[in-house]
Amino acid sequence: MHPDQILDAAQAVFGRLGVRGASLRAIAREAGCDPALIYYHFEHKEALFEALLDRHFPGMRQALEELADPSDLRSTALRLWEVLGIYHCRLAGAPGLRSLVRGEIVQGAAGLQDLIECRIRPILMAVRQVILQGIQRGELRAQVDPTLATFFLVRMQLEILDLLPVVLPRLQPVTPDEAVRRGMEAWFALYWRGIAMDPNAPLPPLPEPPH
Amino acid sequence: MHPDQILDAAQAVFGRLGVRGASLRAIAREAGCDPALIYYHFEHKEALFEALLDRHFPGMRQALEELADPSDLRSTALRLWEVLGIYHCRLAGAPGLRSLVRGEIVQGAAGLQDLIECRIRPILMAVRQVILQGIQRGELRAQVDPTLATFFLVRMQLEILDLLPVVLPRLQPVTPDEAVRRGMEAWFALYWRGIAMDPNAPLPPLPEPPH
DNA sequence: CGGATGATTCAACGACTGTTGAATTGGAGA
DNA sequence: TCTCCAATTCAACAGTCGTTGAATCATCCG
Repeated sequence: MHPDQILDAAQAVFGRLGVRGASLRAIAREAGCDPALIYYHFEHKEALFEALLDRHFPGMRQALEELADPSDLRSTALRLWEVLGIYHCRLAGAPGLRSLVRGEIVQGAAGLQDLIECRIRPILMAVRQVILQGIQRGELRAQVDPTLATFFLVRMQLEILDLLPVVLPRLQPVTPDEAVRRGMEAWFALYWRGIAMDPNAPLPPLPEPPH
Repeated sequence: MHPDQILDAAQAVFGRLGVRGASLRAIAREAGCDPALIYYHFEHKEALFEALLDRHFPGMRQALEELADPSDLRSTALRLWEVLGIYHCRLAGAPGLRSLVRGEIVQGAAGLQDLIECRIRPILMAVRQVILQGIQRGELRAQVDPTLATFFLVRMQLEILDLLPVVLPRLQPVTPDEAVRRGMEAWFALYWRGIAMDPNAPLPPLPEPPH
């Protein structure tokens, strides 16, 4: 059995139950192997979680750091919309991982928090760079706090991916996928109007985020 | 020992460790009693959580429904700011509660989902009423989707309460309390600009949210 | 003082947890 | 066919969990 198969199982079970709530026996059952085999491929439970992080975050970091290249002269609106698109497609295959990471940040053990921080910080910093460049180019209001604006943009996108497909269909007759699409568009329109130098300038046509 | 003292302890330990991570022995230690005593006052662990829910949600619901009274002619900005204040002070002491509620919504154990939904839906509907009235009074843009706008306002406020005090001090030298205060102000400024009919009209002086 | 009653503790059950050392399998090379 | 080594399983350890029945304590009533 390839370690990746164990990682697949861990991703599924972690996503359902969280790191603390997921037992190695449940992961092994999902993978169809003995719990002890996990210890042959991974040092311990936390290493399993770490390997799971390393499966998704490096690619996302690279995509966002390329986007933050100061020589990219496309409009800030387009680039920030692409931030949402990167979150959307890079994390689409990991339902549960997003909530999982959030949960471990809020109430996880200190070790896990450090594990997560060193992976998330570069990602946040790349988005922050795009916002800083937008301010310097006069496209965004100077009063905007780039750190908080980064937090707002990114956190709400994660809530739209995680929570909205569950919540909105209970309030309106929409499918989960449609909830995400409408949520992203409405959120970006609100956010852009909130930070843009000229809030009434029409948004450029935004490409559909890839799925 | 009064059952409220046990609830206090449960709230504290739930807040530190989450509901799944908090053991009844830890709660008993915090309360200074024997674990078995908890079973004298409460049916089981989940009943502890439910009692905790009923400690916070009814008051919040009432406060928000009063705020949504259509005869309240104060400015929409002021009333929406008060929504944030109500979330802030009513939920200040119950971080574990917020995380658990969100987790149960995302995971979707149907029974608990319904239990939570019947408590949360009236709260969301009250906020939505305020936004609807704002649109009718011409203070908010007609393009604003009131349901999504409610989701955005409330979810971000919860993220500011839960996540920002953990995240921001790792990025900037601020205390957790200061992170919440600055987060709320920056969020409301962005949000208001995003939904207001006239984004450049200065915000009325907003009162300090009570602590 | 005896007794009744509610509050509290004690000790233990069975189930589950992460983890590990020894035993077993399976297949490739000599 | 035998050997060797990696892959995999088995069985068990020590600990924690939620929960419970019996035992103890405190307090009030008669």
